[in-house]
Amino acid sequence: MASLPLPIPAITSPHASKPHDAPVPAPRPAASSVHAVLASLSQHAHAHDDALHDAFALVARAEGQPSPAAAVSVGPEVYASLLQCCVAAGSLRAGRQVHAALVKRGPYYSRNAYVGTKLAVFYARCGALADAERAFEALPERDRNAFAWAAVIGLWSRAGLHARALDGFAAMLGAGVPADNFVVPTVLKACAGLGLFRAGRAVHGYAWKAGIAECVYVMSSLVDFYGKCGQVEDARGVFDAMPERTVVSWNSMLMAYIHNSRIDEAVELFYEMRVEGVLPTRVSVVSLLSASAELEAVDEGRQGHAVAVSSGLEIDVILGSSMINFYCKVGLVEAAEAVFEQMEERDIVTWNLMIAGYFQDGQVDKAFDACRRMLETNLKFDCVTLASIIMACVKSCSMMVGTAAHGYAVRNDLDSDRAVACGLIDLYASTGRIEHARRVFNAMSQRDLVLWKVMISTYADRGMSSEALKLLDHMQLEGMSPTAACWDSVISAFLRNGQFEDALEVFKQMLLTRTRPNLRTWSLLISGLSKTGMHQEFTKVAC
DNA sequence: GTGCGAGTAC
Repeated sequence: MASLPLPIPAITSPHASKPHDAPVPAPRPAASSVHAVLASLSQHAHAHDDALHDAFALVARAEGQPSPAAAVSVGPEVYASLLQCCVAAGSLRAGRQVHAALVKRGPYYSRNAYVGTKLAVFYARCGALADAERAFEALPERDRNAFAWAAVIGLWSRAGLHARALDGFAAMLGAGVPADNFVVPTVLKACAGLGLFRAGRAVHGYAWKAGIAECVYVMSSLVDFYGKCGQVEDARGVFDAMPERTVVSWNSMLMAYIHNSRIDEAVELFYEMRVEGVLPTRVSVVSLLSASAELEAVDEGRQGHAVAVSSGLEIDVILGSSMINFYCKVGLVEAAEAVFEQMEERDIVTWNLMIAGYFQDGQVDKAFDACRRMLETNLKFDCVTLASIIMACVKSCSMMVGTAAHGYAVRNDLDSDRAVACGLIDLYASTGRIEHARRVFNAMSQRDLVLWKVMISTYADRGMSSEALKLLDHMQLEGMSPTAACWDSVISAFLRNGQFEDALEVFKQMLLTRTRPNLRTWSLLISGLSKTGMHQEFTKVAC
């Protein structure tokens, strides 16, 4: 934003400081009209610097009067309106200056409840977490209304601080402030983020009792919440019951289907939406593209692209990336490339998608060329880039590049990422350097089930059955419960080595840990033991 | 005030 000639907290206006520039001084606005004009400006200020500029000038002129009466007439509510203008224009810098002016004017201004609320909301909307918290905490408890609570809880939930958002919600209710339709959507977002289905359902019940369950914002959030919790039918139930729908309601339902792998229904809903005359937004198209990518539905995805173009949607970094993802998934790498080259802005995700697309298509040179171009734009590789480079090295057995990637990972603290570590384990194991692979595994401070499984099957796949078993025991000593897939790996290693009794012994242990054998386990054992004359033992164990 | 894109394995 261009530098604003902000006169606040100065008492003089820019005109007053250079009187020769303003031969005809602007008349002082009638005190009563300042507030009304600001309110109207804030409505139209949407990111228009001009409106913000006018608002500041107006206050400056009103403030610039030497008479005490004029100063009093510029009351706290004027500053609140000014903050509203800053919110509308999205200017953190301008709002900070208003804050400074308030402090300078004294406690009558800075401790005003209305202004304090606006200040907290202003900082929250600008995403200034610490400032918003401070402004909120500065409000006396009795002045914290639903509006202020909603602003700060929403800020936490948007920042991904879900637990904090829920604590805030509990505190809000504890303080006797009833929840309204503004705070409920952000609380539902926090519940979905934490996977707290029961809590979210309780919020739904609360919304009913509070009479806000029919609000379109609340209902759209409920659709989203139920979808994220895997309750597609509940999501659809809310969606069908909506007295009115916005495009966000449709998009939430679309995503509910997609997140739950009900892609056909998502595609159908997209068409239904068009039939209803609802104009798709970027989010709708992104959803359709994501469904098409997963389904490898070439026609639908292409249509998504066409809809985006015909609707005049700006192909921003997210929409463009979704297109690249779709085209790469269906093997139309050239189409992905065309989108990629046309994009004005690309971020790390865009680059990673294009790089992975080239690698998967076997266009290794282009992939590395894209890596180089990416570094030239001052972006660094992240764990996704590296995982995809390492994967390509495993495929092509390029130990040299793989080792370089390992070095890059270590230097940039990316070697603790699971996908990178799994890739490296594979890389070293594929060239027989099992001890290198083990070193990568040992260096991981956080080992999840997948990592254990990878290391165990690395041993198992190479017939190192006792090493695999040792690791399986080790895993349990560390308090992890091996999945059926881990047990399968070890059992199959013993079977392949002809160590049938050991295989059966491992199977016994598996049953003791109450891990349910899956189809693979059974077929492994049945075909492995069928020729050994060990049916009886097997039957005894199995039954 | 509600909705969005990436990794072989979860």
